[in-house]
Amino acid sequence: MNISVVIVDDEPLIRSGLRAIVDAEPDLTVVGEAGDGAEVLPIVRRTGPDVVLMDVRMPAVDGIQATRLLLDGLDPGPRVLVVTTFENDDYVYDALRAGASGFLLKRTPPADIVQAIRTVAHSESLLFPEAIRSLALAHAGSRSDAPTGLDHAQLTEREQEVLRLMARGMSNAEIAAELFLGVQTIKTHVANLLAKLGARDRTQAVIIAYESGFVAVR
Amino acid sequence: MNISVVIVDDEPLIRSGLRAIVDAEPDLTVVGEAGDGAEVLPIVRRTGPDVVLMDVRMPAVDGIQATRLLLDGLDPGPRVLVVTTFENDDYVYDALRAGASGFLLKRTPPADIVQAIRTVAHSESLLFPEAIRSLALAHAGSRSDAPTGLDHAQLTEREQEVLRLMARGMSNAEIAAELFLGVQTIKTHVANLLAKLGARDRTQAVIIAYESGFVAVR
DNA sequence: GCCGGCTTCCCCCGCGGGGGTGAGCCCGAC
DNA sequence: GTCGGGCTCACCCCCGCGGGGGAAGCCGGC
Repeated sequence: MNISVVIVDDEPLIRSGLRAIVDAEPDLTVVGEAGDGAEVLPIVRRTGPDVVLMDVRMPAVDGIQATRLLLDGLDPGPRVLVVTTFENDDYVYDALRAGASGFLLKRTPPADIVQAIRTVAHSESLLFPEAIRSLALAHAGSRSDAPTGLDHAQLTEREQEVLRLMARGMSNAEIAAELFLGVQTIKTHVANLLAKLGARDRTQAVIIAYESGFVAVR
Repeated sequence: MNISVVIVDDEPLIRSGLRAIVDAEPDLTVVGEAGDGAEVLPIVRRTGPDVVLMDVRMPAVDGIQATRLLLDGLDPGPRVLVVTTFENDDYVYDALRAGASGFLLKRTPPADIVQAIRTVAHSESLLFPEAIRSLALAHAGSRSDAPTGLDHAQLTEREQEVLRLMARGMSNAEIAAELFLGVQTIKTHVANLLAKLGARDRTQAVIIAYESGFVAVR
């Protein structure tokens, strides 16, 4: 039940502040610290933490690169919470694309910080790095450009159409009727789109659709 | 495939405007008009429309009362789209509580109006009057007071808890583990909550949870 | 007392959903 | 031309889900 945490930040002051907040919780333990992205990988490999608090801006290897390294190498890697100063940080989408599970603003109240840590640690397969990544891609597509390396994981038009209908609560048979297609075809689209989103079932896919803004609350 | 519509508004000008918009569509037909809520019931009974466009403010019997009368008497009643001038109309929740399926602003572009009509007409069991009603109740609970007559269909604490976890993408087994309960228990709660929300499956329940603001996009 | 609602758990059963695999078609890129 | 990707549909298999029962303990209200 105990959640182990690694803290990565180039500012010792921030590190100790985060450490104090985390260690004050009985169910959270800091098992390691790093001052730069380059140091992270061995520490994580050694300590196998549940969650990594990762600063974005760091001298040599920044948080994005470090996250990428971390999650490419390890399976299943730790959850990465990116720590940032500003809300509209352009790094946000990059970090999501690299596989981060969420964000913390440095001015977030301690109680919310620890809660966020528990949330991501707890969500074993809940909220779904790949899904968030494809969310980031979707957002990026509507705004930025940046050749991002990985850009699989976005949905074809048909898949988007199917997802939209799924998000209206329709069954495969209903979707098939709506689109004048066979149920088998819909099942294929659903299966493909689930895989791309990293969702386990249609419910998770619909959640992702909402969370990513792919469908909006009416 | 043809969708029949009844228009209810005390302003003849608005009526003819709506009629023009609706009749311009090959798949939509206006089968009746009423100038007051009191006239609605017999007209609907006679014409059996798919959708009723219902003005809120009317002299004798307003749109809320008329909607209630309409849907209490008939089973399955028509879909009711409430037509209103302002977005933040307090009548909104009352109308939902009375069983309306959705809203139209009078300044909505014609193309969107006809699309909305098709949507509610089309959604045979899709978006789910009972669910929307319980949505209204939830909102009312957090803000208004108004003894609303019907207030069944709200969820117990346990059911709300289960729904929240469903809306995080968890399976019954995962929810059971999370709450230290048996899977059977979760299945019972899920079944009960589906019934109360008028949802057919967990996916629809999650959709309702989002649409109603019961869970928010993070 | 009794009754009703909430919570907990049990059974059986059918069906739809999701995994795996394969295949034919079209089209655009190479 | 070949190749790849998208779209369409097919078959098999399995399991989780949801429906339809029932039942127990607990609590609060009539």
